[in-house]
Amino acid sequence: MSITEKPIRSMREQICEAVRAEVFSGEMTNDQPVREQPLAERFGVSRGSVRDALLQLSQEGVLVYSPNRGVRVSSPPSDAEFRLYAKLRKEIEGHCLDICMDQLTEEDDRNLTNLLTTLEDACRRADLSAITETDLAMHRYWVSRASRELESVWLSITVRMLIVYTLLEDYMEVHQEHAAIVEAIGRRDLKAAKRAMNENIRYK
Amino acid sequence: MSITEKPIRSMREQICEAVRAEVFSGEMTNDQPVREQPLAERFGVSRGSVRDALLQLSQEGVLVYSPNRGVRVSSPPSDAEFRLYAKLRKEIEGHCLDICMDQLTEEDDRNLTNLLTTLEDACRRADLSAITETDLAMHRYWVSRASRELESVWLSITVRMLIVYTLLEDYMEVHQEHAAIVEAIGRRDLKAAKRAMNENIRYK
DNA sequence: TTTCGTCTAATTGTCAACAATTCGAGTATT
DNA sequence: AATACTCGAATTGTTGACAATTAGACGAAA
Repeated sequence: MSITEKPIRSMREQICEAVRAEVFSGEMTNDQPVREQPLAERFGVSRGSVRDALLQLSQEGVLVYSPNRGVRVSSPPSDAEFRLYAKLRKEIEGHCLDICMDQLTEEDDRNLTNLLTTLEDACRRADLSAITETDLAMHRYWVSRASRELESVWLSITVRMLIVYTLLEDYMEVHQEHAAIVEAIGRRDLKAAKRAMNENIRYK
Repeated sequence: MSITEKPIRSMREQICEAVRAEVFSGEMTNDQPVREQPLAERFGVSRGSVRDALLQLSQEGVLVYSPNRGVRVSSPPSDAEFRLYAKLRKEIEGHCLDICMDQLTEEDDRNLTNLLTTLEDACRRADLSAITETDLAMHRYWVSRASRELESVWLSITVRMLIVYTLLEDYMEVHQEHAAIVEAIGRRDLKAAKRAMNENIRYK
């Protein structure tokens, strides 16, 4: 069921994922403060665990932290920064494909195909939140396969690109682009995979 | 006295900087666990604050976190990852020079010159810990000037390059390279500054 | 000897209470 | 009216205690 091999997720990780998803889906708007107490009540835990999660999300770039003033949702990056992030992502994901292409197993192929199916379904339903989540999970797949160290660097760059609330004109295009990547990976065609990946990570 | 305009630093920030410095100076060795209780006693605070700091350092990449097992010092990156980090740093710092070059004031020039003097002194004393710290502070200067958002991304990449314990053969070379950067910035010569910066961020 | 389970000490995870800080409403002063 | 001040509610920061988990030592059974 889960993509990674972590069967259990810590409380902090669960809160992080929930808040991240809400930021990406636009439920939490820019510069709106994120309070600890309401979140703690929502998840039925104490403020301490929520604090840990909010701190991590701040370090990740999803939230912005001010001492004694709590956290708020980050502002979207400028166009110049967005382009820089895109360039960095291409460098990182390209490197990761270099590293992991040879080590991929048939199980990896199955996992990627499953993710692709989930993505296709989300695109059909035009469910922006699910599309973003699955998109993230797919790219994360080859990054984490290549290097656990790189994963957090990659994540902190990528989430910053996702804060912008993009209205896609053609949802199925998202699926097609990822299908091309997975197909190339299935053939172990490094060059084609990189090309498809570079086309997918594009400026808005 | 302080480089940045933050007069007060939170407890967490202080602990982070202390632990970071110890990792860079080699006092904390690889894969050695970092316990919460001893650190709490050393700083005279409770475990909660230490937890916050260790969590932040984990997200930064200095430490590695395992659920229920605490944190340990990160392992140095592979050569391939090191080269990737160097490339990413060049992209980011180049972008930052683009952005901030026009906005720099005479006070910035003075601050950079002061940092350079500190660096020269550290190189003379062959104080590797101080060299690393000042080196970090200088590069951080133009990054944070350009974008507060980029700063944490840049930091998480840069600290990973500093975990390797490099023995420099010629300390004064470090000073000379930075002097060239500061000199070019003083002339507002973007091209020369970038060239000098690219030469400084090199593979070990 | 090896392997398995059990216990214990050490460590991290969670919690609720309290302290410190921030922010805004209301009030007084010029 | 505009500014400065005071106070209190809301919020974050910190602490110590307790629960849950892990790792290693020890011993019993095959």
